[in-house]
Amino acid sequence: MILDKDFYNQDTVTIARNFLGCYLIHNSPEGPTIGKIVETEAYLAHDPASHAFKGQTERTKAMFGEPGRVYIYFTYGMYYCFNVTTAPAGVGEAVLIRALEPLEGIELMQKRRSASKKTKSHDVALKTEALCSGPAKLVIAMGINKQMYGHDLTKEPLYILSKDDMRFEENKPFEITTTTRIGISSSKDLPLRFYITGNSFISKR
DNA sequence: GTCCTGATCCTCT
DNA sequence: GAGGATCAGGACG
Repeated sequence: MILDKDFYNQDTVTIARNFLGCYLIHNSPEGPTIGKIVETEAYLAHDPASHAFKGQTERTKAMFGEPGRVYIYFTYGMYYCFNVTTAPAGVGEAVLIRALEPLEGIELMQKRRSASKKTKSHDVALKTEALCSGPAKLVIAMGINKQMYGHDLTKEPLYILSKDDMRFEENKPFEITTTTRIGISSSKDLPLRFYITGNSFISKR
């Protein structure tokens, strides 16, 4: 069952929490990759840490558009981060997907991640835990790129499946841990990061 | 294990 | 012209 409009019409923090345990699917030309969402962060209106805080710009216009769309941005000179827009049109909010547990297409993820990093040991396979354990890593592993900016996440080739989806039976009940967000300097004390308690695929403890 | 740094460039002031 | 919602490798203990 694909997450639909009703899901994305919830408030941003609720969506960030309810994303946990859901399945991000990308059917790319190279093949499918699927990861379970295990870590998210919420970015709210009137939140100085949010890109939308200073108003709408060319970069952030997706955040101010319809909910349930892709907001992807370039950072630190070399990386992209993947967000899902939330809140009604006109309100700039989003949920950052910070980590996934790889489920399908793991070899393809390995290939993409190894190809992108400039290391001498590119012949050494990355551990599954390291493939998607960070916002920039999962963008590479899933084959997401800036052409996806604004993509409607209720449609192919990139969409999110409910945690109750029958094709994955392994999803057991879990607790949610709430902490402060990673890597920001303003409003760093807000409890807006969420992850599946005890999961070993998150970016940081 | 922890801490530090270089890579690298788009976006906004 | 500055700074950034990051990552990986190396130094050190």
